[in-house]
Amino acid sequence: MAKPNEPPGAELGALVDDLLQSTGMLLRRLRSEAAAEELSLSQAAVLGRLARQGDATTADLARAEGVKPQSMGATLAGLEQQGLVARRPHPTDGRQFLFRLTPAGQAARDRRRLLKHKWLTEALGGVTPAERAALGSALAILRRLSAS
Amino acid sequence: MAKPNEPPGAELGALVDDLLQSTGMLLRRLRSEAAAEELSLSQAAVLGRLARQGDATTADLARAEGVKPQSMGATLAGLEQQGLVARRPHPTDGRQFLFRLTPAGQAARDRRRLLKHKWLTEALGGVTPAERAALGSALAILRRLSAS
DNA sequence: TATTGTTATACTCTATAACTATA
DNA sequence: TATAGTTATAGAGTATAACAATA
Repeated sequence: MAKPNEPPGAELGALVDDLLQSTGMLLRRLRSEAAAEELSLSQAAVLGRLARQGDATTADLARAEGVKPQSMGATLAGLEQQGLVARRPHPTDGRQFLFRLTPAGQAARDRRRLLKHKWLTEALGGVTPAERAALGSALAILRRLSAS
Repeated sequence: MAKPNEPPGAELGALVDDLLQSTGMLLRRLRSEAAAEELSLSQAAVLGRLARQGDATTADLARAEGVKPQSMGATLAGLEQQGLVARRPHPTDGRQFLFRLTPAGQAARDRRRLLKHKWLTEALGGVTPAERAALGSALAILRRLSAS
């Protein structure tokens, strides 16, 4: 199947390319939808993480999202200015802050989740269990790639 | 399995979230590697497309990559300035230009492909046929999502 | 009128580097 | 010294809007 002049694994490389290109398009689409809403994509990700995993510091959130602490600091500053998260001093370490969802932040997240659910069920209503399992496997492979 | 207060499909939503987050990390990783190279990520994508599909106009490439013609124009301007692509007037439509890979562009793409292959085989050397199929299924689902 | 492409401008997201405060 | 966080700056990538040239 592989052509003589192509390196081996070219087929897999093309698949990864396509995967990245599709995800890029999806991210842009979600971003432009987010622009019409009250939350940016990175803000929504942070709200979701705080909701699922509880209070956290800047460094915690940066690690979890795979960005630099300075980048997470900028995202958190935006959320804080909108009143969607609030900080309190860390009980034992004076350098750190613990961020939590405010009621307004929880409400914003709920609204966002409702929209997302509507969109997901429209687009992925017919996802079979086999396809769902495939998504899980693909996720594992992508994690291997981004960790390598 | 679904908690009472969660909308149905929340599990699938979380999976898609994770997939986007992992791919986002992978894209950032590739971007920072690209920063050390001669090509940006969007430039590499365009070179690859020209190599695989032959000469194309700005509008063609914008459609194929899922971006606005103005954005593709910016990417092409960068490639042209580096001498990696060249334009010629469209034979019948005076408004359009056809872009093609220059020898330097082809060489840059070849170098990039070699690096990518090395990385892919290191990271994905042990990908099984089943995992490869899973990636294909995930791609199909992502395409459904970004087209919806 | 519609389409191709360009220019000007702005936004999101992230990065690097230099700094302050605390451990 | 090392770590948490902030500030300043820059870069990639894309978007919208207004425009010129051509169809």
